[in-house]
Amino acid sequence: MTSSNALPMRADARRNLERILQAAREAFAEGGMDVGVEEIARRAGVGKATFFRRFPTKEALVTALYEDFVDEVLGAIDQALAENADDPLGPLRAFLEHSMRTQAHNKAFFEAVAARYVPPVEMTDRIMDGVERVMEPARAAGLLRPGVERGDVSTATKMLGAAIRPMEGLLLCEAAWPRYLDVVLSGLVGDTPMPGVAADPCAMVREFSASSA
Amino acid sequence: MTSSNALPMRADARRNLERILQAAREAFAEGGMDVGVEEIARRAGVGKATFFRRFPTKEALVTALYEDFVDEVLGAIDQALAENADDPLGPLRAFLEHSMRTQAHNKAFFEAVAARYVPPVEMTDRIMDGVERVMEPARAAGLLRPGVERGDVSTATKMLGAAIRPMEGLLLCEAAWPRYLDVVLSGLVGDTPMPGVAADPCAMVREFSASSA
DNA sequence: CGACAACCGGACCGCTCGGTCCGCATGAAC
DNA sequence: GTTCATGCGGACCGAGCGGTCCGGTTGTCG
Repeated sequence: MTSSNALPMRADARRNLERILQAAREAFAEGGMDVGVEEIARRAGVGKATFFRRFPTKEALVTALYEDFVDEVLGAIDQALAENADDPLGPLRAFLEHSMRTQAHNKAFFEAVAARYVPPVEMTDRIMDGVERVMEPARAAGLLRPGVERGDVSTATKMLGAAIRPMEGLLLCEAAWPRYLDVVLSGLVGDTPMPGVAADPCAMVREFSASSA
Repeated sequence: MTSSNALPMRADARRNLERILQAAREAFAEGGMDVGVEEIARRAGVGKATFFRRFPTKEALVTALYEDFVDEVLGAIDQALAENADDPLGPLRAFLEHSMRTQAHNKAFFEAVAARYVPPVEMTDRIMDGVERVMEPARAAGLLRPGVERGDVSTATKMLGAAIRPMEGLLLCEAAWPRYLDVVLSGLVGDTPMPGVAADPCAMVREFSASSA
């Protein structure tokens, strides 16, 4: 879709687009979603107008980058499944670990998980399908508490994100991470049925998007 | 300190101060920390200048209100202890439930717990002392996993806050709350020693405040 | 090489927010 | 009732944001 028909972009334009994307990734990782467009353009060595020629709005850039995140998460899920074929709980644990690392090293992703940015519906669908896959071995082995659903795992990533960031901009030292991963994972494993009702992020995003439209 | 020596405030001034505080409480509850000063003044039926005559800065108002929060939390802890004298886990559970309710119904408090606002050192100390008290019965009864510390309970409140707010401004229906409370509480209860190291919020706030000064 | 379209970037706009200023109103003391 | 310090609020300021405009530049193609 980026370079389909019509004549291809001029060489400098294409190069600048790449630099903008890279600069945005770095800036968002460090400063979170609300780094200014000007800051991103400056890092890319480009004028603000050049930015807005590529992306009609800042939101459009965020969406473009979010697609990368989705791909990365899905890749991590595949890897977690491949590397833990012997341990039923392994993929889920590896996925949650990956989520903690990502949230720790990418402030914008953290905020996305904390849902300050509501992603397009189909991206949430893709992520949640992956979540379903990563928890399946544990469920099949009967390790998960009866009633644990994909929404619970999604919530677990949010809980872990909140756990490793005690204060604005301050990250818990990595030595503390296993502690909270262990707490959450212990809470999902066992025989006691889950109480209450589960919430499904896909349904929520759909509802939210519908109400916004 | 508010009305010590010097001559007392004029009657209208005192009345307006009270209205500002009340309006701020409501506005912060609904809109979070970043409702504008103008909005607060408008709700109080007062000019913006009147606001800044009472509080040198918006931050000063936040601090003043945060003291109320601390008192309320400590009150809830006392109540949780008093009403659950028979159940060793009861006070801790009641405290976490209270924390969920408070975070759900008060957006500003949520953000405070998420540490977008870093409170003064001594307030954190008072809160954490209360946390220590509320977990003591469970610890004494040997219900808590070896190594669980007050920082873990503090983290638990943050995790639960993240769990009940799936997306910006959207609250999970209350039917889902027990589910996540159960997950977290299950993760803190048992025989397995806690892995990793614990983090202490008091130390962190101290460190943070020192680095900011 | 020449010409043109695509592209560039800095100046600019409109908006919001925290915070200030100043002319006017008013409660309190006599 | 008179006086005046205290308090009042709307107009104002400067900074920073997302987004636009236009005169100059540059890649590309014949």
